[in-house]
Amino acid sequence: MAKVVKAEMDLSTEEKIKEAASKVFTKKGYGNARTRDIAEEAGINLALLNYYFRSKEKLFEVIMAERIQKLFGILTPILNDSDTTLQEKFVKITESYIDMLNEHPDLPIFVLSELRNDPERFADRIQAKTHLTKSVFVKQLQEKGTEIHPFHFLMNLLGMIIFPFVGKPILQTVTGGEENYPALMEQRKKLIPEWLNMMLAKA
Amino acid sequence: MAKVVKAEMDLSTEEKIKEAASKVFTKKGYGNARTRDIAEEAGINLALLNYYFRSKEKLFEVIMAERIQKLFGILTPILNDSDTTLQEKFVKITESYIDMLNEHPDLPIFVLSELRNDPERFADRIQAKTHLTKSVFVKQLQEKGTEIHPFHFLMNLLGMIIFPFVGKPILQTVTGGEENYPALMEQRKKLIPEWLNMMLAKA
DNA sequence: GTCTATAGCGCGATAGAC
DNA sequence: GTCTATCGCGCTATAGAC
Repeated sequence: MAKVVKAEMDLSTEEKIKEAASKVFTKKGYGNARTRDIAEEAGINLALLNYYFRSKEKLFEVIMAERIQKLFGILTPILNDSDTTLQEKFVKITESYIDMLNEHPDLPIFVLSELRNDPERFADRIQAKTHLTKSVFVKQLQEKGTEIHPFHFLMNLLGMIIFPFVGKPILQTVTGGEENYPALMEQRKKLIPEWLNMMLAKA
Repeated sequence: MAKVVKAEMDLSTEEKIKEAASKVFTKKGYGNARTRDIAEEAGINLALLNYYFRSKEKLFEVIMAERIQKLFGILTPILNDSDTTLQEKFVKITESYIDMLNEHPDLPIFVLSELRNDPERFADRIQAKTHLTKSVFVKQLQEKGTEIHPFHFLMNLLGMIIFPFVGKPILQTVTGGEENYPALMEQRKKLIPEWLNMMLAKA
């Protein structure tokens, strides 16, 4: 059996609080979340929350840093990998993101919404060490001789991957929720890289 | 001169409150917004807010309904227009959305984030009278004989249009904000319909 | 480390004068 | 209709016993 189990019962108290906080913050956002909700979710007393983390604010910063890392940690290593082609990068990014987002569908809307509330605060958490401009990804794009700005490709890639999760509530009401969402996402794993290759070929 | 001026000074008090509430809610979200902020922004007293609208909650519902209409009102009339081709629909939707989002960049993240907090509550506000399945848009797609589910096209369209606005804080930190964002969006008005036509041709 | 009890205060809402 | 003043709740945070 694996050492790390999902619904582990004997986590340290600190870990239990972080798990609970992550869940409650991600679902409700900072402003709507109550420390009492988090304490109850963690199965501990409210006072303990302030014992381990100094305040709701501090706890939030810890969680937020983790969530940002979860959302963007995927991207930069792949973009800067010299051993893969552009096409392989498209596939890797698409598959990694869709798998991750299937498990954490509320993650993007949470992070993006909280970032908007205070854009300066977490800016340094996102910045890759190397700017995108100097990435292997951009170099490879330029070798293709495309006139289209590399940014468009990144926007299209992330937009086509992430938007279906962010826009799920709307898209579902428009169709009456009669869609098989997981199956559609599985299809997109193959389709998105194909579409990006087409954009690349044409450009 | 136009009768309706942007920074009109002599709006009715009710309108001033709605303007202010729209601004504050959209910027901060429901949970982080304070009724005192809204009153100050409107240049009126806090008590008046409860005089015109019964509560923060009620005021929010009014604003939310308007914002949802703003975000999705564009879509369905175009999708159900029998007088335009698919290609023309791509162009119309792209241009209308980018123009609107340039003026209201915080709109999508606000609506999507609040919808996630309470998906049931505003579901009826979004539902088009006719389901997407029965729309002219889907009929036209089916006539093309594509095997790809119509939903993918809608996701790609909305994703490529809306994501750059939603993800602006991230995308900017990745590049160091050295991009000319408005110019990129202007380019996308032409590029997105082209990309969608390619997807259509290949499918 | 973990609990109970409570301090302290910001918030939404209202009473009541004008 | 619009204001000032204030209520009272619910929240975060802390004191203090165990």
